[in-house]
Amino acid sequence: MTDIPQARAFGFRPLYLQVKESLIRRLIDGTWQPGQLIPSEMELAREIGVSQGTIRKALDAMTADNLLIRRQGRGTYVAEPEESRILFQFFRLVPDSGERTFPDSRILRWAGAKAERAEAAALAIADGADIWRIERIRTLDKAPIIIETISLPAKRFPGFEALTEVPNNVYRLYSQRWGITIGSASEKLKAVGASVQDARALGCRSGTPLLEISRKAFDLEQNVVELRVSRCLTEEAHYLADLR
Amino acid sequence: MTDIPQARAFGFRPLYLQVKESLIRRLIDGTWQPGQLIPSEMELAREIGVSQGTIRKALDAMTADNLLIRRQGRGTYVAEPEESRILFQFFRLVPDSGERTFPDSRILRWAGAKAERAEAAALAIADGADIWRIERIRTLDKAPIIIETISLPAKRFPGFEALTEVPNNVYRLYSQRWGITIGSASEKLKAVGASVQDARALGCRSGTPLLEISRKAFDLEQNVVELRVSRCLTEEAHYLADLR
DNA sequence: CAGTGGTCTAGACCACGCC
DNA sequence: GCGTGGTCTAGACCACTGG
Repeated sequence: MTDIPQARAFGFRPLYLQVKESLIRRLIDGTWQPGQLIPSEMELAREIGVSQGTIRKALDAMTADNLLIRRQGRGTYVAEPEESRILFQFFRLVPDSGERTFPDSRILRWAGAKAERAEAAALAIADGADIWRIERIRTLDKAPIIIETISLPAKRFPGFEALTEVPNNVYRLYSQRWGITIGSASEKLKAVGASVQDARALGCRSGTPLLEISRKAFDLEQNVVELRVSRCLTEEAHYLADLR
Repeated sequence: MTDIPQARAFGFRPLYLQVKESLIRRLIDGTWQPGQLIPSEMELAREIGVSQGTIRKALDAMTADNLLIRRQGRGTYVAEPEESRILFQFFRLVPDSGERTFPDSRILRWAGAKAERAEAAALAIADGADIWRIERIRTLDKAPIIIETISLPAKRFPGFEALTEVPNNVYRLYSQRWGITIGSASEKLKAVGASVQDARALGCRSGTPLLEISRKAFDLEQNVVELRVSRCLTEEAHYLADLR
């Protein structure tokens, strides 16, 4: 038994939402690790003291949030930040013709810095707080297509300076090295002209229209964990959005 | 009773999905009109011959698709293409500071035409087939911000020529005049330079970076019903995308 | 074959909206 | 007070996976 009150005892929130939150806490505190098989519905129902149907509703909601993966006949697994899922969930830039692929990365710069006004506001930290800043070029089919700057609050990423390299899939790095799971993100898109530096990095002329994507990425507790500004050439690719 | 086979009788699809499809058919054929109160779960369960729980799963799925609106204590209603919902679901351009609002429109041109190659491909009609083309300027707080061209297959919109005006909210027009419900859409975004015509219409300089949104809009049967290309000034607004 | 999640059912009670 | 959708429960059977 755990400490979840019965649904009507306090009249707060539906029982299945309370269950969901308590299970998310297990993801946050690392009780359940990415890739791990979690207990079956029946076991959880017994342990928590609610019916299997209520457990199911909580697990289904978490699956809809991409936190779990359910496989009939096998069990329920904690979702992992592997390439194909990240590609589908967080990377919306698609070649005009051809298959979606994960872009390669080449690091340009990578250093500690003090948060500028805009960064600090977006990351919800103090002006001038310590951050890590990563600048890289991403290529699709060898052609440079994105120049992006990633800003991370140093507090959430202790020991970052000890890294010998920054991998292509940084969300897997956040997960494995700091136990930080990126659960959602919001992106603001604008059209801007390429700066001289943009142009040099991307091999285009300065002033070329670029798609600027400003992403805030959130952890499981809805804290902003990463700020990322990507400037993209969209002559042979586009950003895909589905409205449902 | 209707003609839905029991779940295992033919072993095709889950019962609740068959129920969902049969209920969507009632939306397509107009048995249930936008805004209408549909029968209660209990009545539908009796009529169709399945349990209330199965009806509920079908209705919940349709609600998730924005086809229905459920209100505790009142009943379940067919969703209407009213401004606030359309604004939230299909209009993703937001002022950098301030509230989301529905943009005003001013029609520039509006005439029949023959589909060009790209239009025909996107609309899945023959090259040179008859279409209607609407060109308009949209303003946010009086300032021109979008120039857009809407292309409609003439076959799906008989009597279009009899219209005396094209309203701001065209999705409500499609629904009321032709019974066409827009259920989903997909958008491709690129950064482009403003043409001379764009610049004149938007009051910017030619070459100014614009966000170009190419939307395909689908009816309830997943047919492409509308093609829309919007070129947007993003100096004081941005396109908002949520990744979950 | 046993165990898992997926579906379907039936019935209870709660929260809300309206009369 | 009545009818609605929302939640919770309990139990049955099915479909898939793995040993």
